[in-house]
Amino acid sequence: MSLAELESLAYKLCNLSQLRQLHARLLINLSLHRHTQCQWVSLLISQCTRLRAPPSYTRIIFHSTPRPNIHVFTSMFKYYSNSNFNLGGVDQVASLYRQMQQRSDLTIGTFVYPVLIKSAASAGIQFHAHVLKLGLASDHYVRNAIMAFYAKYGPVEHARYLFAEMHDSTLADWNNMIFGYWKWGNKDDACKLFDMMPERNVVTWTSMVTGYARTKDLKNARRYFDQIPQKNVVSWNAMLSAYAQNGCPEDALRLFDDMMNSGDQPNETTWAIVISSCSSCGDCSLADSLVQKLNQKQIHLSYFSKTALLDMYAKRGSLQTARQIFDELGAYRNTITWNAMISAYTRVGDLASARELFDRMPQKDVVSWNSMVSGYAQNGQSALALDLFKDMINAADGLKPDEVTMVSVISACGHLGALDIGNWVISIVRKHHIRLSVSGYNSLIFLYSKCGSMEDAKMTFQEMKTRDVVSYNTLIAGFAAHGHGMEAVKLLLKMKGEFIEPDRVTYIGILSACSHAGLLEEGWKVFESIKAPDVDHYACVVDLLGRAGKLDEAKEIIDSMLKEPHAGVYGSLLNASRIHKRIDLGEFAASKLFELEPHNSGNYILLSNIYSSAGRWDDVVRVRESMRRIGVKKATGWSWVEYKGKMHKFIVGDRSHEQSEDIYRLLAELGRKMRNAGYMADKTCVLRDVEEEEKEEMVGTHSEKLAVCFALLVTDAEAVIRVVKNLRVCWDCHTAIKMISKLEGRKIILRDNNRFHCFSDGVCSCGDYW
DNA sequence: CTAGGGTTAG
Repeated sequence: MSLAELESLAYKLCNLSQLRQLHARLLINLSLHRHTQCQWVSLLISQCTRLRAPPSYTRIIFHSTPRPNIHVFTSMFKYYSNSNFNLGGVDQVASLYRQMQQRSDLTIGTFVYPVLIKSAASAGIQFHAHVLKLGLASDHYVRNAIMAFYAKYGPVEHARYLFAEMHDSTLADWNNMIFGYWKWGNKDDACKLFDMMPERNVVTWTSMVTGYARTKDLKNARRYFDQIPQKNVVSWNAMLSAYAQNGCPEDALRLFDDMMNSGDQPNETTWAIVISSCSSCGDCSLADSLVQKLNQKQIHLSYFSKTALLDMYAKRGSLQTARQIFDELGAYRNTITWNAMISAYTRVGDLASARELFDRMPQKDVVSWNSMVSGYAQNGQSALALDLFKDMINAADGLKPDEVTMVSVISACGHLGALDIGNWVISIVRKHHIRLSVSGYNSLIFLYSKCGSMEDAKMTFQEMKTRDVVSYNTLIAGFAAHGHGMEAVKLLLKMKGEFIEPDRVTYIGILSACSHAGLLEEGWKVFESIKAPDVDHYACVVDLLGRAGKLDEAKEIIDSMLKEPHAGVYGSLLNASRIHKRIDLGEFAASKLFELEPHNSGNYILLSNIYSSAGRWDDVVRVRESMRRIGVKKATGWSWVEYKGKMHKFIVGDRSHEQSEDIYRLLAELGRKMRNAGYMADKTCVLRDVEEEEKEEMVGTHSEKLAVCFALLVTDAEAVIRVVKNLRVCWDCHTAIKMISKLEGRKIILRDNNRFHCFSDGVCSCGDYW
């Protein structure tokens, strides 16, 4: 076979296995002259670039010639500079470059340098200096490549100098500069250059479209797009992705229809954008019709768009189909494919499958780690998220966490109430100079609010230059948990002043802030101002009225609801009935709740507490028996205290903590003191015929007491301790801790799921609704 | 040997 024959054959290849067959034929031909062999190999490598073969396979081809010549090296550099295999690319290009330098028999002609410079971006090799030293900078192509390099990878100022020195700048150079200015956020210079240009082509216009899309200015992006005289696939794709990446997938799909009518044929890139737009629309029928269209047209998607397809199926919950695509991709899988599959699993909460893939994947990038860390964080596994984060920064591959990592980790700390660990995480943010965006700041507000540092939360909020509705909602929820009702209401006014539209979450925050702070009037006014209140808002307003003692009004609200009330609504009524000892309404709410969620132990406990506070012990026993009959188990409660960066966990009856002996001694001593002070420890003692463990089940576990005792032991220098719990603070513990605060003269801050209880001198100052 | 568009994570 001649080179010409091979060439025509190579360009007809359309997938990897055909390439493989061709390569096999080449390998059989051992009698080839080295020069010819190199020609063949470099041809195959350029086909790898075209077909986007995985790096592992391309390297096999590269190594199949014992002494590659300069053309083989050049095609290899081109492969790296055109591929998206960023991972490992840095080292690969650098080692390829070193290999090439060590070969004294190679003459590196100037034609190699533009390619080298392009691929050097990821390798971080200082080519400019090198090229100057070699005296190659006067070469037209070399100089232009360097300029394009600086435009693309910065500093863009260097590109500007080179551009200014040029006397023979071509349209391509102008386009490179425009691209560079946009890329580095220099909108004004980009526009100035655009207006000054002697001539423009479709590339120039397309750069303007993507430039405006980067600044989220879709209006101008579209304005320039509409002015493009002769659109091509790339310009359509640019506008499509402008819509897709700025949260307007519907517009992208509309534009795609226009494109189909225009006669321009979509390509791989188009399919990738369109498929991902379909998946972010969440419109299954749309996705189905797209798949149908692809099948009709007999379009064979590349691995690149198949990843988008995989993600589309995953997002609509068809995990099996997604996995099938993943399995079929086989050798074509890259890091992004793995990442997409991992997040498909974490999205449905299948952390085990996600972790299995994560451990198995050949190469991880920062997105892989982020997917797994956030997977744990979003499925309530904050501690595991933190552990994995520690693995990440200790890992040998030297991956730096980025803002996405930090958002997940900071909010995991928030969920744990772990301020010490949170501060350590913040120190890592500073160490790596990670710039925080709005969501980064939002996670900080969340962390501080959850840990009771409202001053820091407020300060973080004030530091922000731009805030979104989540920033407000997070801070409002923080104030709500602390019983700072007025501050929350003030924030509602402030956000309206900043033209940020409150959403349903905002109103939930405001209403619960009002009810925790007893701001009946303000809360009611807010409720009436909600245009379309949903069931959650009703639950809040029932809570608001209920806590204020207006139970009959609360019941009327429930009766007037257009939609069917959910458990939260009746839960609020039940809780209010317990506070105000309204057995009739409590029984009513409980009966509804037993229908809606028969296995939620909390409802039984609340009802039995209502009976016990009225001394109706027969009814307490009756509720307990019905619990046993239905098989409802009270969830094992645990409390934890963060101390010196470590979480100390306590469960009733579990003495595995190393300071258990001291803790139980202190507990006994406090019990004695409390009895001497005339406080009847707890009412479970009335249930004489009940086993100890069952008493715990009935009235709530007392792990908080253990946690508080531990905290009292270790934090003697501090006035404030934090106890975090994943269950509601029960009445008994609340009373006990009030006593502790008085007897010990300590201020104690106790946090349960969503609010803070601040105890000092025998009273609970915020949210004291017991 | 020239420039513009793409899939995954919060």
